Amino acid sequence: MSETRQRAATERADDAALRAKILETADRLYYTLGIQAVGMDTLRAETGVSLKRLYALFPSKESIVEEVLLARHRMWNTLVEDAVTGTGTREHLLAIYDMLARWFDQDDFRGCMFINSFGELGATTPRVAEIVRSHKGQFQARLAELVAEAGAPASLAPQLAILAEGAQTTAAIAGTGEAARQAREAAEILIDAALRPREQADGPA
Amino acid sequence: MSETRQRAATERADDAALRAKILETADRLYYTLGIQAVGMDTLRAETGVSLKRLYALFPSKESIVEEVLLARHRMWNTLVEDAVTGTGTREHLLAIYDMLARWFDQDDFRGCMFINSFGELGATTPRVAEIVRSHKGQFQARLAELVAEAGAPASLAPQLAILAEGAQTTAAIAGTGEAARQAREAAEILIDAALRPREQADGPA
DNA sequence: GGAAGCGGAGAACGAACGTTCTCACAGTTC
DNA sequence: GAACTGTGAGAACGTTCGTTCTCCGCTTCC
Repeated sequence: MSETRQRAATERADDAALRAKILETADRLYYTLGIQAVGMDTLRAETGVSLKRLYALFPSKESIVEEVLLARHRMWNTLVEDAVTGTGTREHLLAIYDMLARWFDQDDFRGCMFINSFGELGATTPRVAEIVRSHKGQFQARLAELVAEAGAPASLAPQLAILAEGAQTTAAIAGTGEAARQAREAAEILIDAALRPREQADGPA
Repeated sequence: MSETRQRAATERADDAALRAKILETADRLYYTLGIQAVGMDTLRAETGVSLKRLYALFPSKESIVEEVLLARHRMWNTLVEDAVTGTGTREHLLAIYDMLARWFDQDDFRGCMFINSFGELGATTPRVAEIVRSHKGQFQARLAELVAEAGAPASLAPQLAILAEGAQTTAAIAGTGEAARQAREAAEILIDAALRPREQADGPA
């Protein structure tokens, strides 16, 4: 009984490790080649995990896709929080574009997986569309918090979000990380304009 | 002989009309559902053109995809030129974002087809990647011309391009046209900042 | 009037997909 | 040692894809 409990525990731990390995591999393949271009048999070949075991760990390909996107979402949040280190200031807002620059310069960069997945499956797979919308919505909401903390008017937040989105697609298609630096320069101007007190703004004259 | 030449001419005209109809239908379906989600048989059913005739007019599905993208490229250029009416001024640059707003508010808006196609096929179909890159490159080059005509420094052009790209993906995912107006506001600030003479800029102090 | 060639409908092909099943074999339990 | 359980490799299933082929009715020309 003690041994069986022990065995069950290690099996569960093995399952978790296997699931993680599968999700990492799936993330890499889906991101690099596109979701529809990677079949379950390719995933089996790359992970060395048999189809039977794959389907014991995940009920369907779509569930793998969803978990990959959710893991990316958590990774993105970590990167953003590392960049802004908790609170919103002018420099922390700009640090987001430095984070983007580092990402774009990686040689396996192929754009934002959420944007790519939305273009590929957004119209046919409602769950994917929902995850993408939620991801982008949460980023915009976090930006709004940071902008408020920095003392800038709320209208700045969507502007910064649009710059980040545009930088991601531009860098992906152009194949260079230049767009991150251009977006950063634009963000600097927008932030400074938003922080500069205006006649009709809520700041002091 | 005269009749045969006549017949050949009408046949050629019919072929051209049929090709146009097929390309319009393919554009609508690919744009709405994604390219990989629309098979040749769906295209046959929607156009009423038999598979045999489809393959007589186009050598392959990929060639249809390419022609659809090239037609979209020409349509985009027309929309841009209508908005800027030839020359670049502050107002003409902003008119691009008004054009985007009108586009986003159409109920069949589903983002930029070039971005969507790139996410879906960019990694597996080199010709598609090439067309998308060329399309975005030409838009950036045209923006650079307009910015120069408006008397603003060259660094403004990629910033405006990034705003336009970001607005397209943001609007597509959010499902609202709001991003166009937000991008327009940001563009206004960036253009004014670029046109305002600075100490180290090339304008007068 | 009959032969010849066309174009349309849709079957057929080979490949790939997501998913399930078979089968042989290992380890565990009485 | 025999029955049971779970696993891996991979065949198999049903569907869908892009593309080609077959058949058949219609027109056209001698």
